[in-house]
Amino acid sequence: MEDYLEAVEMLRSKGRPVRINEISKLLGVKMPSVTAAMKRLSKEGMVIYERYGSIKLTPAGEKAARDVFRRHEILRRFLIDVLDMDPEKAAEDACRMEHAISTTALERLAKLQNLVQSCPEDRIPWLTSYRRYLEHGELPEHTD
Amino acid sequence: MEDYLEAVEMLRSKGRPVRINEISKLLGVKMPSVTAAMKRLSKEGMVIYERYGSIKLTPAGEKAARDVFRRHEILRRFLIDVLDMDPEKAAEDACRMEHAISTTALERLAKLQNLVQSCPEDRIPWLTSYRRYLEHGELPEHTD
DNA sequence: CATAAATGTTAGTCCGGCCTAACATTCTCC
DNA sequence: GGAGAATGTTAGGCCGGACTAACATTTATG
Repeated sequence: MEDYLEAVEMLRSKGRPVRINEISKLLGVKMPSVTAAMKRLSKEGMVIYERYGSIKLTPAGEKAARDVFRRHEILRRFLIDVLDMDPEKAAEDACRMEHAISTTALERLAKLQNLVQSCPEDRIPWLTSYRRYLEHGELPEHTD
Repeated sequence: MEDYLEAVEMLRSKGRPVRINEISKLLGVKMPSVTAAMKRLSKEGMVIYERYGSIKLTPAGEKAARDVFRRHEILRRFLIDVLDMDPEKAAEDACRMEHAISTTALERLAKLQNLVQSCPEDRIPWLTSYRRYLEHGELPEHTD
């Protein structure tokens, strides 16, 4: 369900029509699945949806969607900026993990992200060694 | 299913009886669910299971179980050693994320872990600032 | 050793989430 | 405006994974 909310928000924010068909394509799922999901989300007060119409988020839905999206982004940024993953793969991974990670872990990842962002690349020797390690398999020497 | 495999391996490795009841308690699930799971895993060639008997892993099952366990451990260690999470919460989180994370991300986390382990605590200033940031909310100054 | 307790199984249900097939509505364009 | 295309819905099925209730087996104990 979270994925559906996220998809709705994503289409909206991109100015694309928020319709069953679009969501279906975006999520790689058939239309009847989307219809069913919209019914559920509508019953849960997350979206406003009428047959054949286009879909809107309620305030609650928007909140939830933004939350999921934030999870997604934090994870994705971590996978890219820290673990140095391929952006596309990172997005896929984030998509799966965003439903499993706890708030605590998420907030901590976010802070790690802040830290990384707040420094110019070369001011984080640890991250640099990590990158080197990833690439060449060399663990750094202890200089002591 | 992965959780069931993991549970079997865990009980075995702790020398506890590997029985429906035990798995049920370990996973917080009722016995019939366990029976059903064992039937499936048996059909998939992962466990050897006969009615009222105790459960064993096949070689394939053992491999799979070890793999899940490794995921769990890498995630758990990351959550504890890097994100500085409460061990108990870390274990719970690991339990949920272990099914969602990709091999790529996992291997990179493992390497991060190696790096952290290979250094004495105080040789990782980044991690130290991170901890400080977590605790007091101070982003470190750039000294340049 | 017999019976009660503990453990395990079966049968049947529910729910979420996906699908296909068939049908309905809306859109587009002549 | 009407016909065909595009889009959307309904109905019905399947699967995984959980549950309860009822029954079966095994174990432990008086």
